[in-house]
Amino acid sequence: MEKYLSQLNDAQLEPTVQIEGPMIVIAGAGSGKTRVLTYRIAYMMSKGIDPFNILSLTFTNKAAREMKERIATIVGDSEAKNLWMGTFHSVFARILRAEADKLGYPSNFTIYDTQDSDRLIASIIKEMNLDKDVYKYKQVRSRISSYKNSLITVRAYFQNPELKEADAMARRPRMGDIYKEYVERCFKAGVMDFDDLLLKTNELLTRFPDVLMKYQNRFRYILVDEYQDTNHSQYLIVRALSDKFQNICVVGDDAQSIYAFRGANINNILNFQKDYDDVKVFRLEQNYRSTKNIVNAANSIIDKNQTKLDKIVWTANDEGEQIKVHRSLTDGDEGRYVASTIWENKMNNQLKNSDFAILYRTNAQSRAIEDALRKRDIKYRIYGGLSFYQRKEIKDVLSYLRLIINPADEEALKRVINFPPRGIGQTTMDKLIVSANGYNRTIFEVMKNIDKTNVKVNSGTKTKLQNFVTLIESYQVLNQTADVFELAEHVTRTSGLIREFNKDGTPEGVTRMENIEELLNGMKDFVEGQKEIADTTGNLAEFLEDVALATDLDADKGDADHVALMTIHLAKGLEFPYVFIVGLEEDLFPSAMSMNTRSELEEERRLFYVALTRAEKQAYLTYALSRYRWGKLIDSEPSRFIEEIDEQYLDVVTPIEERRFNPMLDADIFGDVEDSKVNPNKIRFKPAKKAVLKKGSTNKTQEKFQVTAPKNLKPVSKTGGNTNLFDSKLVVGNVVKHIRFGTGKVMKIEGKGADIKAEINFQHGGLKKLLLRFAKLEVVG
DNA sequence: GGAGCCATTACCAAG
DNA sequence: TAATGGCTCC
Repeated sequence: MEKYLSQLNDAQLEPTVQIEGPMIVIAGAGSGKTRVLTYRIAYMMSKGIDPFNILSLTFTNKAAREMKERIATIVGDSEAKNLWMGTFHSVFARILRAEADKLGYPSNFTIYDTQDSDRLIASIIKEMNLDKDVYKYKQVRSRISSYKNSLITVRAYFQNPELKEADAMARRPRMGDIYKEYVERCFKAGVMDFDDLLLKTNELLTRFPDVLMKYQNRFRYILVDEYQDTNHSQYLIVRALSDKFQNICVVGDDAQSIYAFRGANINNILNFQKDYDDVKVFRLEQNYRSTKNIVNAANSIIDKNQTKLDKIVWTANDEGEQIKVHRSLTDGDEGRYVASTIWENKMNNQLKNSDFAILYRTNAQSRAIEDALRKRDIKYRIYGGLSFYQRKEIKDVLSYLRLIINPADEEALKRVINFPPRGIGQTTMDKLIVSANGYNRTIFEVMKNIDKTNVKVNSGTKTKLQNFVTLIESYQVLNQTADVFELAEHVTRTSGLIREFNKDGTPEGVTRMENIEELLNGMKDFVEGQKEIADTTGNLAEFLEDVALATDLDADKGDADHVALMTIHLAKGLEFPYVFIVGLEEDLFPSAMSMNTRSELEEERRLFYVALTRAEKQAYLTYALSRYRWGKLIDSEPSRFIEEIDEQYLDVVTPIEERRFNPMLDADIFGDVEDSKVNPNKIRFKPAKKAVLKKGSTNKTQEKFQVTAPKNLKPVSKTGGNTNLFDSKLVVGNVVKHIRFGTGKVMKIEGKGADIKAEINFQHGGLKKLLLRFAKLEVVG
């Protein structure tokens, strides 16, 4: 242990060895807070604290897993296994399952994701004959979600005239009725939505003092990471659990609070010192991650915010390069700039794909970037967006499985009862729903006892319904003996799912089959993994819970070498040597919907701060003058955030004209399918018109091109570094200077055209083979 | 009951 | 633009 503690600086060491009492660690970006958390837990265990008594709440399951592994290397596997670590949602889902009966839930309750909630709400709005244009289900869902996160139950809602009035003012007087029906339907279906996992935990801890005491005694030491992103519901859980022993350590950075939209309350961290007596406050201010330029630039941005804690982030790292700012004509050009810059960097500096990340404000932006990366043959991976488990075919399989352990699960039932088609249509479903609501029974129960109900269907339909019931029941029997993999394999085959997806033979169908296969493989892994862990049952319910609460980063296999593409929100907590922040345009970043109030704008600014502080060596900011949104080309202006950075840290590179007509970087030599045979040497005389007049460009773009084109056919200067290709006079024996490797002697020249390479013996870098079209070389002798 | 066409929404971020 | 949901017609 001593060995590990000696790796820490003084500021890190103090909170690491402070075990008792309430404390807050205000940790600037890149200041080594994960290390503090990890070593602190290991230290506690080395001092004899039982891991069973430690609860550590992290932001993603992946973070929990990595921390656990790290701790295991310090204190040993078997001990580390007993730690409780995970996200709020996954930890309290486990607890709720154990205590479900107290709240009237079955212990095998299933979990509704956002999509399930949306569908149920939409169906309720329809059943209530409300105008769906007034009651938009997504808005209704987000309303309900915010009630739940503020612990406003249905009862509390109806007791609060202000809430009712607010909804009435928004022309939604029936909001409360929808809320009530939604909650009752979820309860009856034996399901919880994401917000319930926190809300019901609060209910459990408030209504049952003995249960509260049990978990207070169990979790004598509590750690909460990313405390700035907790919402009210999470806040109350932490308060309740830590109330007895007051051994609570929260870690966070107010400057990185970016989840207000899902109820996170920055005041939780700002007011922590008022919530407990004798709070010890620690500050981690030395940044180990980034260059001085990046740290200082980030500071100059966050200075513009009014709401913040005192903290001075600094670094002893190198000055580093200035932040590059790049302007493009369109989002397509932006993508090409990013792709070509990555390509150059990889070549010149011998980097891997995984050294790069491309961060954006909205998922929809990934597309143009992807296209450009594909053309360059640069491997990438998109995180987030439509996650694997939300794909249609995967949700179909999972819905069958959910139905097996919880036949009351209404949304799962509705999803698969007629998929593959079994001749059970909307009319029949409507009848069943009405009847089920009337008897206060589940739809499955009504189907099963159809003869004892008032449901009027013809005999053919009745048989179809009974067949479906029998099918599910046969799966339930199999579930008694088979493991998750065997069960799912049987289900996909016998339900007709595989047949359905194989039917058309379209590429989509093939992809769907591959996804199902991947899901089955994942199950196999799960089953194998469970065999090694003694204290879990490895059952279906557990698998479904893991899947429902998986975060988008959790799916990372971590081995392949790829450029990472993700939203800034997902990038929180991660770091990359080279970071591109794209789409820095007004109305996109900051978002058009977040500019009405100061607090909204400050959150956007914090988001930008988070993005910039992900970079270790070099950050690139890019924006486009026009961009496709909703299928239309929209003009845009550069983001105010670029101006807000102190300009001494910026390097405004490559005016569009130069980049635009740079034949080497923009045009076709890297494999536009139709143009792949173009000889780059010829392009020189015929600038890359084709790249501009691409299909999909509107007249507007073309006009822009035609106006500017003739003036700007000058060769590349400043950043291109690739003029070498055309007029390279480089010969063996030349002494050259390279921006990174210093001076060296040309030993050999080989290849031709775009592939001319020079073997250069650098004084400091040794022998390197460089592609001349990218290597920034200066002939010095 | 179901296939296919048309209209509408969405692109703010996520467990 | 692209995904989804509703409607019409068979």
